[in-house]
Amino acid sequence: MDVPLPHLDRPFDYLVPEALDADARPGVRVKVRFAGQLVDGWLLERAEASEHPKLAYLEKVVSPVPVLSPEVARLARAVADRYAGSLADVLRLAVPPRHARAEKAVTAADAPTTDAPAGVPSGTTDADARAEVDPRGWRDYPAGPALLRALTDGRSARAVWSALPGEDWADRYADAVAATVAGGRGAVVVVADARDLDRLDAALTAVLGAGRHVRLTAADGPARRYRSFLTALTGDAEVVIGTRAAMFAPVRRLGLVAIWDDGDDLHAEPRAPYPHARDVLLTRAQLGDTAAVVGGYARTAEAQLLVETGWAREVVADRAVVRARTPAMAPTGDDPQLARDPGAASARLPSLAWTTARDALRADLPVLVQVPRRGYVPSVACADCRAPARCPHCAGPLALPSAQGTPACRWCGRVAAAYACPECGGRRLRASVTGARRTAEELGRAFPGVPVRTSGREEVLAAVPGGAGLVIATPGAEPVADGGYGAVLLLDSWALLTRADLRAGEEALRRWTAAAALARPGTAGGRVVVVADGALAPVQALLRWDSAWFAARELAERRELGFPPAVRMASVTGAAEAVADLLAGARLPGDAEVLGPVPADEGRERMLVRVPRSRAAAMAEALHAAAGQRSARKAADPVRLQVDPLILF
DNA sequence: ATAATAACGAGA
DNA sequence: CTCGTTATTATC
Repeated sequence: MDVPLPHLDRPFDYLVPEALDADARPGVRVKVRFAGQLVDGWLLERAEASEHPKLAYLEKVVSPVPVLSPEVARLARAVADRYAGSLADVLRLAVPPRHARAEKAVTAADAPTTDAPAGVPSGTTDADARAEVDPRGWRDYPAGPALLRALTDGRSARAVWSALPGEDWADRYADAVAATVAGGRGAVVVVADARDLDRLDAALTAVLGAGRHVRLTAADGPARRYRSFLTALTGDAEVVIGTRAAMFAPVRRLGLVAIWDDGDDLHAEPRAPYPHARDVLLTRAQLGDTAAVVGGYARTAEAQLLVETGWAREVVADRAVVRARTPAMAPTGDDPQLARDPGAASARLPSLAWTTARDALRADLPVLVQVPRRGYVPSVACADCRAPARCPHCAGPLALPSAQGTPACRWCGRVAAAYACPECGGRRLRASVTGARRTAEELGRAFPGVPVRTSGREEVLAAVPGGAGLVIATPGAEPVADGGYGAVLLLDSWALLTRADLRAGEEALRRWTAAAALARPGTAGGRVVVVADGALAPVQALLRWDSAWFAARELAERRELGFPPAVRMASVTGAAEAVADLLAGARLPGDAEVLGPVPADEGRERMLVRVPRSRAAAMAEALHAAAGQRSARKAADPVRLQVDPLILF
């Protein structure tokens, strides 16, 4: 039933009239009379009999195309359960809206769909006949060639891949997909944005040729999107690549799911029930005996958990190879107080950064300068040692409600009047600062005669030429330079590291590695300067190119503090009474902790529920059921349920 | 939304 | 005890 009300989140039985018998196959969209009105629905299965005494007839089959495959139906149910959401909500994300004209075009070209795998050359099911794919760059990783062989052999290998600096990740993913396809199976690859998608698309076309893969992204219009969806559904394309809109793509004989840069927050779906592409793909791998690759230059705590629980194996290069590929990296001190001084033009550029840039430009090499975006939530840190200030009670982040106010926890709301820094004992606090964007002009003035390009929100450059030039980019918008950058400067790291975010360190490292990966190796003159204290863990991880170490450290810390992914959390947001009402009605597991409330935007408030991972399913079920009780008695004010919310405070 | 069903209270 | 009205709840 295509209604999002949680108390109606279950199948309903209908009689199938004679006239609709042929079309009424599992997976088709239908219209039924429900509570007196016509509503959309999904035909999940046909049955001989029903428990229900008085059945109504199916009103209409909207289209005879079974757009909901059994695999996706099962996946959607699992995702709904994990995220305390309704099947209907997940199906809205999984199956794009029907576009009649696109459907006509595709089904006319294609014979009526059969269940036989299409496009698989005969003989490929014979193990001996499977052509081995050249592992190419995967040879740089000891476990790489074995991974590709496993993909070709149809074994459900699971890998957490830490890409080397300078790695062409798109080529590696194209190889992995080619290996899967060589074994007669299909693949789904999800990337964060359109630029990454273009890159993957090109790499895949080079390896597989055109026509075997299809792009699926919400940026395409409805017609194009539905058309791509049908192309995958009918098996005309064995591989689907795309942004998170592709995570539910129906692929025949799915052999591989892969995600690149799983730490990018674009992978989190902003519509209910807010599933994360990484988790959807991993659920898919789990349900379908499918291989999975979670890759990035940096490693998330979630990926680390996969490694530590033994669910996935890590695919990393030997230290010697890492050293040979890594650009020469150096931290440099920078007093943030000084940096904010609107004095000299070069005040924002510490001398090491300046000389490094100058040397690269003299060698006729491009220079990348990474500056953070505006708009970070100001948080509070120790004025002496700069350690982020955390609540002594629940370890949530402290914030200053006003310039002179006392700091309060953003999680549990407690006021930390007598705060003392656990690191250095300091009692003074300061609000951290956001980065500015005058950098481009200032640098242009600092290096007269050098072309300056900017890549950011308004205009994102995909690539720049190899000669001397300055590129100012915000994180995620760094263009690839022909031959690699001679120097990469990472500025304003202070703003990144003191963000009021659980993932601040991880996110800083992710952004730095993404930029540093574009530099030439140190042996070819590539240098990276990060304006940050070299003693900080994320900086250490960057200098050593060891995000596995950092992720392990991060995960251990989150275990200690009781943060995700070591525990499962859910947030309940809404009007104060509504939130209290829902939680009062929720039969939460006994060991669940309820934290809060803390004020959220527009006068609403937010509570957090925390349980051990082993209780995650029980918590989700309890919250979903409680939401069901509320919707059943038509409680007016809405409550937003979010499992694993990306932003915890 | 709306129909069925349960609950309730007034008047016979 | 019955009827009419109103809250409650399920909706094939």
